[in-house]
Amino acid sequence: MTTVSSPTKERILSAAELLFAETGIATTSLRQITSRARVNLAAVNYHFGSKDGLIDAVYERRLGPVTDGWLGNIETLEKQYGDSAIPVEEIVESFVLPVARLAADEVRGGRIFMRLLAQGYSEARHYFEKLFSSQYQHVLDRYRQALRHAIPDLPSESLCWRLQFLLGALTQGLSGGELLRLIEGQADPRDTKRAVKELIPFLVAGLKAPPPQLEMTVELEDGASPSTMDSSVRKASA
Amino acid sequence: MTTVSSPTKERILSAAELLFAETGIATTSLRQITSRARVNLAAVNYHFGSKDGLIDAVYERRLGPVTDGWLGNIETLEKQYGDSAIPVEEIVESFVLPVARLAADEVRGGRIFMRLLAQGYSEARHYFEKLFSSQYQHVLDRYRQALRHAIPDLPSESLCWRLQFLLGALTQGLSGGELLRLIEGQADPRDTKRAVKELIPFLVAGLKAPPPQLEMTVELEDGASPSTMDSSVRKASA
DNA sequence: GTCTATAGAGGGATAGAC
DNA sequence: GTCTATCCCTCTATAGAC
Repeated sequence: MTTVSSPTKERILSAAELLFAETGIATTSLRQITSRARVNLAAVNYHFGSKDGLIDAVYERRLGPVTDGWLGNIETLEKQYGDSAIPVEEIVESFVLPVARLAADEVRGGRIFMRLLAQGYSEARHYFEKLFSSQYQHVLDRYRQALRHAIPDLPSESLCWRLQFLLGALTQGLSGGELLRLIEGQADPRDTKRAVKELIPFLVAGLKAPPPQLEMTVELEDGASPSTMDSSVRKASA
Repeated sequence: MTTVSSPTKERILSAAELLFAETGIATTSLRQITSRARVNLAAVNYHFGSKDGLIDAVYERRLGPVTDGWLGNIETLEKQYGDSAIPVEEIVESFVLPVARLAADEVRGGRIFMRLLAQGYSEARHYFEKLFSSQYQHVLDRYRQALRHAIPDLPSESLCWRLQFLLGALTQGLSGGELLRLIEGQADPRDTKRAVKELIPFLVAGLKAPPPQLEMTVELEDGASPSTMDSSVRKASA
């Protein structure tokens, strides 16, 4: 490994990231990548060994800083608050910002990569599982502990669910999604700063919400005719 | 078109759905599909015209009932409440349930399809855009109007953002996600009824959250050293 | 480190018999 | 409606010259 990555390597990474995000990983060929990067076809295999090696490298380049940001933020908060609970707002903010910074970084990939991230679970699962078990699990767990402390009345199982919802809303919200445009809003999905401002109160309120009424009944079997109204959730104390 | 779809057609659809969800659409070959469906290779082109035709059909089969459920539910609520505002809980519930019913339907695809849905934005974008503009846009808009009426203090632009967050949390939460397992919880990601019970209070609280403080400053440029704490969100009234 | 040329595998689609 | 056989294409990866 050289001290400074060769320009060729960077060109390939950026071109790959862009094309992956635009049309998917599997459908993007090395020919497309090298041609857009104005680099020779064989360079990919020389620098990354294989297409899989390239995919790994694309993710690695962007996710490193996010993990670093998460880890640094949560440690700072832990030290700052000692044994007292960290406010939920602070926790959420410190979690959202490193991701938002990535999404906002137009020069180095930005929102393009967020879309890759959103689809990553399916297309680069191997890489994600490896990465998660080695790094993210620890970091996520510290955030979970902090939230457990901050919202003591919430059962820890519910907290797990809410963390998952949070991740879904976060990736969707920062991906500059097609979705928002289709909702026909006046909102500009590319405005990352606005996305952060909108995300934080939404997530904080969701996390602080009263725990679910587990006694309630949810009917999901489609026994009734399709025209029947979904009156199938009934409170236990009705 | 026959009154009852041929068994071959159904076999192909189910095999395709499964394989698409497991390994992605682009990487799944027609040979894999037809061999799993125990059907001849040429049958795909006979029944669906092309691989693209098959992809469309896979989505169509599952999404039809969801749209019908959404439309039926919102119309029932509109009639029921007349000119007065529908409670947010009712709106959310009536939106979540048709999707949950799909996710819970193990026999006819179930969660497998939810994963397809989650990745759909990237891999089947053409189909999604077509479908959205023709059907979903109208339905989503009625939900948006109902929420606007139910939460009059929320700026309509914020509502658009929150709808997007809602969709992200919903798909992530009902996909039986890998994520939840990695958070190392006691939660069972496959428990759709539980997911619904957890989703509703989370989403309702998020929607009802106070509007964002738009005056606050969000710093996303990474000027500072990486070790600096993210104290970059500052309230205007500090 | 970069290039050309090509091997070798696997893909989607179709023609034509049954 | 189903099947076989095959066409033609694009892909990844590599060997070997420079």
